[in-house]
Amino acid sequence: MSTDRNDEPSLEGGYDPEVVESRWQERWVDSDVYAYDEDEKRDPNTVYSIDTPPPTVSGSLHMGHLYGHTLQDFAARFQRMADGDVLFPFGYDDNGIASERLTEKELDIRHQDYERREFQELCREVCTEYEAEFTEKMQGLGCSIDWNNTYKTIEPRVQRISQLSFLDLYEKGREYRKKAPAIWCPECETAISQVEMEDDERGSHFNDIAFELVGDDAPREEFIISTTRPELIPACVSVFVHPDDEENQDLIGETARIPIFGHEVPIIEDERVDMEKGSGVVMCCTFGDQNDIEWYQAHDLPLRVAIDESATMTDLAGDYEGMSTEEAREAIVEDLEDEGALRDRWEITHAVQVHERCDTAVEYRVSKQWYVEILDHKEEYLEAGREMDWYPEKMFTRYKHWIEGLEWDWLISRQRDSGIPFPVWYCADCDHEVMAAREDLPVDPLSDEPPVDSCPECAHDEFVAEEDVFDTWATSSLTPLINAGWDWDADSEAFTMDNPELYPFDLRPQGHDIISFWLFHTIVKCYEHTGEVPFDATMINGHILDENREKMSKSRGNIVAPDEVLAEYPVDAVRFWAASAAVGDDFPYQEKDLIAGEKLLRKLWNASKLVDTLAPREPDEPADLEAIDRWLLAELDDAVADLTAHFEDYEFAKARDRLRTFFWNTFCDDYLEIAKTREDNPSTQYALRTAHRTFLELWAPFLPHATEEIWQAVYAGEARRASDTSSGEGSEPRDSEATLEDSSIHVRDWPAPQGYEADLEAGETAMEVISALRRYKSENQLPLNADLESVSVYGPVDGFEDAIRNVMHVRELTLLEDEPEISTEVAEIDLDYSTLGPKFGSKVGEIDAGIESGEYEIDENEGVLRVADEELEDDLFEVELERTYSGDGEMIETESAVVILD
RNA sequence: GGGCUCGUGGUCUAGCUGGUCAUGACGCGGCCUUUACAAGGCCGAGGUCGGUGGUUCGAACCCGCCCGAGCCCA
Repeated sequence: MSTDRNDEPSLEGGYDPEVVESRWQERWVDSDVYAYDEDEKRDPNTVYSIDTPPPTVSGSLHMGHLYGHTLQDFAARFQRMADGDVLFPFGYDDNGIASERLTEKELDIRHQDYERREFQELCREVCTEYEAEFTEKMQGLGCSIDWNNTYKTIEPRVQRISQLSFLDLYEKGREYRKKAPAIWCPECETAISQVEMEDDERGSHFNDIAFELVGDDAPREEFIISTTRPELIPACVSVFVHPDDEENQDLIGETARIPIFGHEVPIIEDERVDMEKGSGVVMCCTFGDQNDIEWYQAHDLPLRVAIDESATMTDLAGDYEGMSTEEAREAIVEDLEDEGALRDRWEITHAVQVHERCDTAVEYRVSKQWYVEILDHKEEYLEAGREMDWYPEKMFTRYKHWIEGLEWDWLISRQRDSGIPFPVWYCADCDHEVMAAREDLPVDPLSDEPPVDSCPECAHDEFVAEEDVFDTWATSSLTPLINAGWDWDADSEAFTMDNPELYPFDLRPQGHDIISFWLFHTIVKCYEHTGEVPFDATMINGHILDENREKMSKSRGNIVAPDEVLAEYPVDAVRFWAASAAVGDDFPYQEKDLIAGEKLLRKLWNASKLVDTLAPREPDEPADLEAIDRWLLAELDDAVADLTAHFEDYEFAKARDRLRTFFWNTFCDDYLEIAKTREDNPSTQYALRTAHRTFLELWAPFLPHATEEIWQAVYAGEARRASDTSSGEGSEPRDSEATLEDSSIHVRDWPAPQGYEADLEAGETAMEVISALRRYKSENQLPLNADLESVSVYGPVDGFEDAIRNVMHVRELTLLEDEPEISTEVAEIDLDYSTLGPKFGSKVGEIDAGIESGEYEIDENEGVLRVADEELEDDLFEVELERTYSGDGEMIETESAVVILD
């Protein structure tokens, strides 16, 4: 049956990634190969734990997810092999505005039209669908995630942790509720934080509006203000002039009358006025922008609210009440024109701050919100950042600059439906804050009762439930605590962790765009709760750009979907590509770059087949290894040591290149060709198998599917096939799943150098000689297996004579004791500038010139070079000789040998 | 507008605690069927290391300015 081949790993035929990859992805998940076994007592020093930021449920998997998770997986797979226990969890961030907007879009509804519970239910349904699809795609990436260890930020356990966090910070005095101007999205009808805003270039108009001065002794009748937002004039509370603005000095201290509305406001001086913009005179409205907020606070101005929470004009706007801001803008401009107050109007484009989730221009509104105090602990958070290892190190600067530039505390309350509620009630009489009891969490104040019957402050017995929910980041900043099972133990009255060995986490991976808020907020929360920095190290990945090095975005239409890539190329090839960039650097996606990975998979497959024909699978170790075989294993030792260091430092690109070069050039091109001529040799058989097993292990973090297939087909499969004697039918379910947890290559020990010693110089020289002979054949258009009559070699190749002779088909190989008969003349003199420079300084130029013009003398007896009135010791220069072979045959020179062909 | 980062053959990159033929891959041209792989092997062409000024005996590497790109923040 054809299913036989598809079901069982084998080296038959060519490498078929489609069959192989889906086979192992399924089996890894089914047999819990990557499960973190939390029952046993774990040693915190060897457990490797990753806290990965849960993807926001707002759409499908993109290249950033693919790249980020692949990098994390390199680390996870290496650590699992090198150190044993790894927790690589996964979560979904589905409690915020992002998933609400997704639900509204998906179902074509508005949250305002539903009861809160009802809308929440719809959110859960939509998110669940998206999550299932996302999970499937994630598993298609071959990441070694423990799918038993997943969470959603909206689930009750996380709600409890989130509310516990709120109570803990409140008790520590690090949270407060305050009425103050906040950034507001009129579309989502909620306060949002700074990080949720982005700039957008929009078309608009500048309007020059005339304001009259009040009073008989006013210095002039009117002045002009330029504004893009005439609908805000009913909210105007003052006018500002720069103290250095000579033209408008006369206005300071006067009173202005607002056109149409007629209310009067003071004219004040302030340095924050931008004199270059418009007329240099500016109105302050509550609120048009952040500057208005500063003025409002600094000058203790009154509050005039002309725009409500849905961007509709209030009664303060008089005739314009009930209009949207856009309608009011046009209407007011028209009326200003009728009144003769509109002096000019012209089109402009300018940057408008919009809510990143819905692209609606934000407003600023005064409202009562909850804040986490962070400004007073800036130094501590900086210190926490310094304590972590940053990969790459340079990314710490971003974190540092972000903290140094902080100006606002963290606003954590949102006026939304779907989210985790604040566990708070307020006394209906005195507004005293009543917190939920820890043991009752999670609670929803809208349906649950407060833990007291009457207000502890004023004894009033009615309470108002807090309707707000937490900012998404207030929860997603708790992922280390969620992953470690943080909770409050009522008996011991202390916080506990189910898996304390995980905390602090070894690694926190993320893109460089979220250092300033997600990583920062996570450090803030965890540090305040536990007093510890939550991560030992953080790895910052770059962004995938399009083939023109430009950011992928929907509006540019240059998005590449992982689905399309994976339909064409093996996952392992995609992973190999993902390993090509230095961690932290942005790099472009170019389809052709995946070909290198495909080629490597094919090479690994074919080399494995060859090894399988050359040597028995379990050869005995011979008492003595021959030089060529010992040389390979000694080189392998070096490679293992280098690779281990690279992986430990998250230098995946270096590891990838080192391994590829050694595997392809040294093992396949050099050693395998030699091994073909030595297949019955026990020493070679042993070296071949040792190297092959090690290569599979070393490649495993990068190419998990291909290495698993080969490993299972060649090494792990032996026992299984032996026990499976009952029938030859492939359709029968085998017990391979049951043992995969033990037999998988991914749970093997990472290779360690075995201490082989060999004459590396001789091996290197022998390879040079072989490659020189290959080149000779190639240049003379000879087949590579053509016989060479007689070859003489001068150079250190002891022990490798047979290798050279056999692989290059040399009939007679002679090792020369002495350098062959050659006539020499000086071709060039190489100077050792690194010692010459410091010693002779500016004299180096003269020395160079002397050599160039031939005005020098080499004293062979003294071993010195005399040039430019200086005497250079023999360690400072090297004489390159032009050799001419005067004997019979052709001479080829390599780095450290001379080869003569007769 | 400010900060951080990046700019190396046609493309993607290594090198960047300064030291003299700048690494490899992909692509391109030529040659060759070694006991796996021709989607392989060998050889070759192709670079004023973004530009410019400076420090130095010497700069891809250090410093200044400029240009382009990305991210973050105004």
